[in-house]
Amino acid sequence: MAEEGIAGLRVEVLAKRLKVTKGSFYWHFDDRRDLLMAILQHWKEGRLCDIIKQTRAQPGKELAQIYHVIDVYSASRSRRGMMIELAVRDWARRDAEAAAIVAEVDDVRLRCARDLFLACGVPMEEASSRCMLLYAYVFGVSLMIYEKFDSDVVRLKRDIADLIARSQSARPPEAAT
Amino acid sequence: MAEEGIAGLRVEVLAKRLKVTKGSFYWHFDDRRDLLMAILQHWKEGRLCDIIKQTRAQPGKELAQIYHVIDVYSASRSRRGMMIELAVRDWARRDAEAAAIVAEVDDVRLRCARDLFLACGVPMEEASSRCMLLYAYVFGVSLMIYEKFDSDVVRLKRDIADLIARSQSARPPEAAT
DNA sequence: CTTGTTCCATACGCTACCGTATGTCGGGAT
DNA sequence: ATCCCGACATACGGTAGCGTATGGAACAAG
Repeated sequence: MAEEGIAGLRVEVLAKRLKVTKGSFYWHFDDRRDLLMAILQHWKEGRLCDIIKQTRAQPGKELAQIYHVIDVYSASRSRRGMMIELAVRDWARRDAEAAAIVAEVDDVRLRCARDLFLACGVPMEEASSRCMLLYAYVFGVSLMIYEKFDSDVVRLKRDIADLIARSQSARPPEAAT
Repeated sequence: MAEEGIAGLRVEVLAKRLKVTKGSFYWHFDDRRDLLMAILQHWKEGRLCDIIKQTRAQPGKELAQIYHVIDVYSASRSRRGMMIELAVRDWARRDAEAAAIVAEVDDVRLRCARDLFLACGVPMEEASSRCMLLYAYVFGVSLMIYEKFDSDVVRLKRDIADLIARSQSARPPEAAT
């Protein structure tokens, strides 16, 4: 899944790797799609669990928790998890059922992250904007290849986290033309 | 490409759709990979062209141009282009040559966008952070499914554009714990 | 009129899959 | 001892796709 995406989940390949046979596979699953749906459901549950864990903050430490969320997702250490995340989202672009699951997960994620901003005293609409920016950023950055661009990636990521979490929003002075 | 990603580019299917035969295909291309590489090259050239077009601003109008870039990418009107972009990036996750092309395109894009920020008087490092945030955001948001989350998507996107382009960065008051 | 080149069509072999049909084997229930 | 059923394994048919081999029409050169 992480390495080849959903396309790499072949019945016969999986069976061979797991030292069972196709007969056994088709005993446990109706067909390939049945397996994929089970994986999807399992992924969803894992994500929902993770979300509440990552966004639960001690009162007063909500801002730190926001930084933690940004860090966890953009960290190279959870690369495998992000690969799976991207594989699922790629799948969701073409499959309605996968899209529905991703929509659910996104919704919960955004609400939980928004609650963190709200707890920091950020107004509702700004909290919505910031948490959307947060997740779009973490997913988007994992799609980019930017080694050549900036030598000090640590500073870059820290500054971006600041922009997402703490920059002073500026709207009053009228929009761009 | 847009609909099924690189996996949808099958030799026989393409030949049929284009009213030619496999024989003709293999006359013009060595093999399937040769076609894919040609597509990749073509994509790269198209992107590089587009980048300089989108980031060329009249002096004094750089900020407006930044908003324009954000708008162009996150607009639903260029959905097809974004689908292709995502397909290429998905490909790049598994293929070194595709990754190299994406790296080139990313590098040019980031530098061009950074120049816009620099022209607005933003300091170098902050400009780097903001343009990286910009592109990560536009790619990331196209992966998300957020209909249920916020009713006023127009305001949401406008506010996010403001955060990326004009928010006052805040670092002095010490980082989060 | 032959010969060669370009450009394309047809036909083939091969592999990787999917899903199904059928065989088999161990352990309760009777 | 027999029967049945759960939990596999094996074998098969069928499709989609890649790449190759070969055939052939059009056209130009000599």
